[in-house]
Amino acid sequence: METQNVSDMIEQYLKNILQEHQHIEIRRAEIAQQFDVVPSQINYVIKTRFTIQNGYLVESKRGGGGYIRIAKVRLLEDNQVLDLLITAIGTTVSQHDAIAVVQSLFEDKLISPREASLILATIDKDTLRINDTQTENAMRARILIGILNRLRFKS
Amino acid sequence: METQNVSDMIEQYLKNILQEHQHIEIRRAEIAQQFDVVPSQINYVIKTRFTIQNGYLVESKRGGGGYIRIAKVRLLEDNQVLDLLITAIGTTVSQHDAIAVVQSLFEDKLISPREASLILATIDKDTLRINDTQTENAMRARILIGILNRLRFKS
DNA sequence: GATAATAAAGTCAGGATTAGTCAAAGTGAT
DNA sequence: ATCACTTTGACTAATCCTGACTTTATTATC
Repeated sequence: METQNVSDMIEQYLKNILQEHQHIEIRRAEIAQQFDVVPSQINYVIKTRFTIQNGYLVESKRGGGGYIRIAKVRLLEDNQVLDLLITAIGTTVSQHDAIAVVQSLFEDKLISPREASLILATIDKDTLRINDTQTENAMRARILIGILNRLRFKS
Repeated sequence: METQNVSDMIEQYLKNILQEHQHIEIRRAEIAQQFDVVPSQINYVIKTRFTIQNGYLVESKRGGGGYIRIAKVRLLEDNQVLDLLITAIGTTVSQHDAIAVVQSLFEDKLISPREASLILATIDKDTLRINDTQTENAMRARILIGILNRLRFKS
């Protein structure tokens, strides 16, 4: 048992529920009150512990009837290829290298031809249309990594 | 889903009817009375939930015998609808609206769940991570329109 | 026909109710 | 003493709901 700060406790509480339910819907203020913390700490817990890499999808709505919904998705067991690619990409990637990544995904049968085509459209130089090459490559890296993280999902 | 404010209920009511009918024609005052809200809330519901991004076309008439007509359309069914959508997106689109478009494409079976997931990753605010909202929305618009054009020609 | 009365729907701004962001302060392990 | 992580709260943003006012179309009256 590690030291239990409040964030850990909130994390556990939510994950316990998620073991029996595919998704939960909470009202931020209620959970905050339940654990006697300020509402924004719930955001902190979600940001740090319910990430997409860990297989959690979060959506929310403000205003009357607002909520935060957390869903657990199943992840592929063997995602070593994806991890390697994500590491290789880092924070910046040229269009040339990005195309190579998509190509290898295709060859490994991780994506269909149609999906490859879609991905190529989004990371294309003409789509991004950013003047500064540095900024363009950083943006491309974020998009590509976002996609790779989605590929961890089991269908 | 489970969360229920009145706007959600009105939305659901209308969409239920639209599942069985191509279009519906309502009298604003009647629906308002039915749900015990002021008439202008019907406009609010329509403006926020029955947009072209959601795959709906709305027309109306004032004065005696006035009405509001809502029709469900398929985004890529004909170029007219697609043009409307592209015009609505223009050069800038919020994450909220972009999600609605992807959702519509999915409902029309133009993209698979997996493709939807990948597209959502690319237009996600946390993926793009651009400080300036205007710039972010412009980038999102380019990506989304790139995808729409690809779907138009290749599906 | 022209005008007035009536019958719709549309717009907009404001108050209420939620969640999100961000930076600063606090805490604890090394 | 430092560094990463946690906690806080002031400020921001989105969404819902309302009502006063506006616009448009039809119907009645002269």
